Amino acid sequence: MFGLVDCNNFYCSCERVFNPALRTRPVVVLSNNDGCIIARSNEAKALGIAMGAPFYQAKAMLEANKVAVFSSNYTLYGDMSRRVMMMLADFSPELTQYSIDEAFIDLDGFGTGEALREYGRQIVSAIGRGTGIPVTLGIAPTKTLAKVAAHYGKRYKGYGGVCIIDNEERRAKALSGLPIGEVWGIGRHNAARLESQGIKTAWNFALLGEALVRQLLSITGARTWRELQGENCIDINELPQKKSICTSRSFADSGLSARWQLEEAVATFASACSRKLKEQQACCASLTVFAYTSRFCTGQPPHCINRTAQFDVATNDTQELVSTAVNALRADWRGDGKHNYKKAGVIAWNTCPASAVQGYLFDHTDRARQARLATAIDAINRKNGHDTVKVATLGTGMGWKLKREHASPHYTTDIHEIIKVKA
DNA sequence: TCTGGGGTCCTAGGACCC
DNA sequence: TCTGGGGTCCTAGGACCC
Repeated sequence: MFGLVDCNNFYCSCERVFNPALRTRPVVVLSNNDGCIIARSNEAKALGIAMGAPFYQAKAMLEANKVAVFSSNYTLYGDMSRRVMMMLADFSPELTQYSIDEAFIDLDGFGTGEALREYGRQIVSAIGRGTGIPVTLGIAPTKTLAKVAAHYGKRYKGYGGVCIIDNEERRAKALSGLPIGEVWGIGRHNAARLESQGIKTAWNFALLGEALVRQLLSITGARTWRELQGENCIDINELPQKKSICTSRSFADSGLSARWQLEEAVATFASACSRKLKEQQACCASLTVFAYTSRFCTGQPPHCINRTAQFDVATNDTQELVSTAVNALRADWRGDGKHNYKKAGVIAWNTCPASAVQGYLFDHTDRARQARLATAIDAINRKNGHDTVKVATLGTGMGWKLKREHASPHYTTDIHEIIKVKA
């Protein structure tokens, strides 16, 4: 049996842990740049606030309903996630973190029926007490069915945070009440196609023949179908090597138009990619820089920059990535002031383990010297915080800024912002 | 005025091989 | 006039996830 542990309204719950006054108020959390609403407490959902709604459109309504609004605080959420996962690891021999707020656990050997349910309740209650984050546990023979179980666990209080699908009757009942679009792996597009053919619920879908499913949705859809039958087909790898690593941001207001501003931004993104590559001990053989104007109607013709550079020898060296990214941007640059770029980013791809980098016969760079310098800089930054020593092209951060007008403190990661308890 | 960020997998089609 | 058969590899685009 698999368990899916899912933190309820995770980002909102993180804000609530440190501010109990929020527990009785609706809460929303915004995306980077205070752009969209990306997390909502149950009270906010009940007000009809949509996932991904543009903040500026909802602003008046949020104020009218006294909704507490927060800019994303990923430092806080990342740290809270780490705490939840650490606690969870004590309850199962095998834990696979699937996203910042979800993990699958192996529950074989922890009994069946009531005994398993009781064990599940212990998990939910321990994490709630230990971290302040409410979680739901779905238990079933496959990961897709565990997701279904968690779906019900979140919606009905009577489950006490634990919902189990462990026999044919429960499976049929759960799937019959589930709209097809709620199934993990069936997105909006496929849901609409299936619905138009009369397949409205997960149960309708499960009753189709496999050949037809294969024809309608290809091999991935067939896998989902088999999972719903109770056959375990989805394998989620522990800490897989990422095949691409991307750092990108949208810019505030109407965007950036001067080359030096874009250069600072792109250099910063390349530097972040270098850090992420080093974290997973990987190098990349290709790097893409992109920048584009607003995809919404602004009166300006849309424009995009998209340029890829290849490295003779795969690398994760900060200076090499930064200079390559800035040069790629310059190569595609078409004059200052012509376009307002709303979003830009750097993608490192063709990655390989740092221990398996292929050499190059005609390589003239002194890699040993480069590596010594990089090691020294990394050591300084590890000790004193990243970007203590940095490439000058990154600038002083004046060229571009993120909008973060509703930020909460870094309660758990910065001693100056630690929560104060009054005497 | 304002609209997120970071990934993976699959398929179709073209280029290329013998 | 007619113009084979069987592969692989790469890329772009679209779908999905949180």
